[in-house]
Amino acid sequence: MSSSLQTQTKPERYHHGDLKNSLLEAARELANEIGVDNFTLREVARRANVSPAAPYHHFLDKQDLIRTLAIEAFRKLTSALNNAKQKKHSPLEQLQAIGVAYVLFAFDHHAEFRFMFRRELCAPIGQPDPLEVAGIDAQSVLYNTILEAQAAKQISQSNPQEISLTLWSVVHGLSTILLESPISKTTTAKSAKQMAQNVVRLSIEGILNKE
Amino acid sequence: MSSSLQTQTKPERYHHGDLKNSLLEAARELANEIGVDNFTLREVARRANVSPAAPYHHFLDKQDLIRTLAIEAFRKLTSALNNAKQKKHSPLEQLQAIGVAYVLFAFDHHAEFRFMFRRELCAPIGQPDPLEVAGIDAQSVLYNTILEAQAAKQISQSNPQEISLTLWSVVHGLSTILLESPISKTTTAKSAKQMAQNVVRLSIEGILNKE
DNA sequence: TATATATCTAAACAATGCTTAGATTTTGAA
DNA sequence: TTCAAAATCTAAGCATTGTTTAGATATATA
Repeated sequence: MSSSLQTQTKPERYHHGDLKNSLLEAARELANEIGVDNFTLREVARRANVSPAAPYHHFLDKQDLIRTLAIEAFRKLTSALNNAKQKKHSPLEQLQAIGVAYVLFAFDHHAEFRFMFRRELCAPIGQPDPLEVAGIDAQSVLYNTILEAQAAKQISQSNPQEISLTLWSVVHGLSTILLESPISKTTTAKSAKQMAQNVVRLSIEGILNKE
Repeated sequence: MSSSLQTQTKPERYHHGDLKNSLLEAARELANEIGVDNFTLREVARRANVSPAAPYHHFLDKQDLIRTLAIEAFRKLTSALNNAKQKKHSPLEQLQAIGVAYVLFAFDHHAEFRFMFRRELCAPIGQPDPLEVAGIDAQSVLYNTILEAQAAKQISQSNPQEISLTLWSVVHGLSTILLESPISKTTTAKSAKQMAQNVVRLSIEGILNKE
């Protein structure tokens, strides 16, 4: 009788079945609710209806769970950027779209975004770093589009790495400002998009006087 | 005799004398050593040779101490930007210098910089927020220089707030990338300056093909 | 079926943020 | 000067956290 009262998603078994993903899901929810600072592994376990020690069978430690979350988020970001890119044809329009998509991703996934850039998550020098790989994959969407825009003679032939770093800095900077500065208190998705469009356009066009 | 063995900076008194500043100083050191994540108030107290409860007579809580640190850091940033500005004469050169100075400040004060942009530190909507004021003061250095550059017809007459947000985004984005991404592992002060100069120059000039 | 492996819990540890009660020092008004 | 009030500190304790260990239960494999 007691088992018939259980929901179908949480059968009363000793073994959970898919605890690893349930923990990640609970972690995303918790991060979205209470932010990054008060994020506790015990609360994640609580929400997954397991003991505080259970997560240690699926993750090395708290940081390892966060790292996993960050890697997944980078892959989602890469998808979002590719998705924005393929909606446009001209490389220059694609650049603009990728930039805006970056900022909107940060705004829509603010909790995960804050986990994606943390020095503490990086692997030591020399060691393989899947987080770094996932990050480079996301940057590659931007970098390749820059190469295409250069091939199409739409943008300057300057060092493409410098151009890429510049555009990445712009959208990443706006993203963190929108999430971390007091502006965040009054920013809506609509105004975020507006700002992203303006900022990306200005950084592509430059601000020099053209008279 | 025991008092004669004490150092002159730490007399054995029940009342410390200037504990508030000593705590802030110890906090800066600790943040620089172990980063933001494992920053503990008890260790700060330990380094100031006081009990774990002592800081609560000078700060509301741990966050309040960090907030104080962040506000001071914003004031130092404002000084650094003003200092960089007054070394140049042309507003356009000043813009470039301010941008580079921003990135170098982040690099040189990485621990404090990471405390400066945290949504958790912001005051609730409607309440006075000294951290916000300190941040706006820093931005004003950039904003005023943009107005001056526009008056001198050196840059476009577009909305100066949009221009300011763009340049701020660029230098803030590069700063956080240099501090938080895996790039941070191999970045030196020299390469940081080089990147800052390139990125600021590119975002001012734009990347459009000018043929 | 039996045994190894994977997955979980219970209990415990040291450490943390913070509160309370009380001790010590300084301040300031009579 | 005196002496009560205020400021500044400590000691002790509480709830919570991350993590480890030992042991229980389930699954997989031979």
